[in-house]
Amino acid sequence: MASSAPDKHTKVDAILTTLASIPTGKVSSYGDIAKKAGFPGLARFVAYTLKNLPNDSKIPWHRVINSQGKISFTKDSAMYCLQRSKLEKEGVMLSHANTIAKKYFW
DNA sequence: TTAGTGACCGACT
DNA sequence: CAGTCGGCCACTA
Repeated sequence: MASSAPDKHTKVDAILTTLASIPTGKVSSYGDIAKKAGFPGLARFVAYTLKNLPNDSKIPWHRVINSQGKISFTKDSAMYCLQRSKLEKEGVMLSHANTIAKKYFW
């Protein structure tokens, strides 16, 4: 059947497309991305999708942070340093509290 | 099948 | 102001 119900692959594709739409030097939160992708409230789904992303993915996952303006990883995590380094390289500087200013929000 | 978890968010205390 | 709770969806045991 040609289906009217949206396949999960479609959701993932929509989210990845939205992520790829984020301009360089900007960041966005999970809930905001989910909303732009057409799935308001599915912030958890966005996080799960990124977690499943392959290392070769062209998705700028490092531009994705939580609504608090902070990186979702603990600063003791290797991914935290990696994401922070990528953000700074993109022109996004973090505050002393490891927080990203809202002016950087997309 | 039920229950628990997760790169989350908003509202309440 | 800071901490806590429930809710949203998908996946794993």
